[in-house]
Amino acid sequence: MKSMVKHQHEARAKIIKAMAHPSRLFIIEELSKHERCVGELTDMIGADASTISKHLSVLKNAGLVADEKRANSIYYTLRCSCIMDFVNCVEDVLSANAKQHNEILKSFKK
Amino acid sequence: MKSMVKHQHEARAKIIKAMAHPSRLFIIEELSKHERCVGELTDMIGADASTISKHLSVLKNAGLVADEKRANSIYYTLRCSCIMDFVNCVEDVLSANAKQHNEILKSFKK
DNA sequence: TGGCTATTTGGCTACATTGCCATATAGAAT
DNA sequence: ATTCTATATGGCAATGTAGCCAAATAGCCA
Repeated sequence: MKSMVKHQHEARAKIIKAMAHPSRLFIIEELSKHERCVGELTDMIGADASTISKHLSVLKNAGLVADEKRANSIYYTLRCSCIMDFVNCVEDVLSANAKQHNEILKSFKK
Repeated sequence: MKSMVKHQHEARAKIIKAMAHPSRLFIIEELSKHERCVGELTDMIGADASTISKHLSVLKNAGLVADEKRANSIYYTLRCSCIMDFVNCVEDVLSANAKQHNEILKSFKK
């Protein structure tokens, strides 16, 4: 693979990898509705605050979220709303999988 | 986090994780243009055939690709074309990152 | 100043992923 | 039947990731 193309795929993979975790997906989805501070997300997810903070820093590093300090807290927002379209696409894959799964089950019953 | 919601995010993360690797992204992009067999992809990527075979099985397990045996080879195809829209979205994030990066550089020069 | 509150960082352990090699399997060709 | 070709699998070492706890930091408030 030519090195420029390789580099391009590495850059993309880095961003996708940042999304590839249940808690981070939850955060992305939540931020697509609301800005939220670390404490709020921590309560919603129910993990250690340090864990959530690290997840947020992964998302921030990938350029997926931005943060803004205000009063006592740091508020996070989603930087790119097209991300949610993608989540819908993933949902399509899931339902295609479920459908296929069902058909396989049916074919066993026959 | 309620367990149903949690489960939903786990299912989504599994699919996204399957995409989160440079070679697998390359494969997805290639299959969006063409069906391809393992040997072709191996040549293009330049890794061990066993490595590519494992990448393909990750993608297949996630339901992202389908395979079909024909003549001497196994041909892989992309199961869900919306995946490529997503890659475009990731590209948007990357260019937003690059833009911001540039602005930071500019502000240092001042 | 000194204590609060919110968030981040470091350290550690447990676990998962990657990629190569060697080997197994499956089907086609002779 | 044997050999050849394409693909998959098992095993292993190296590396990366997740999550907790403890400790550091940063800004607000008496």
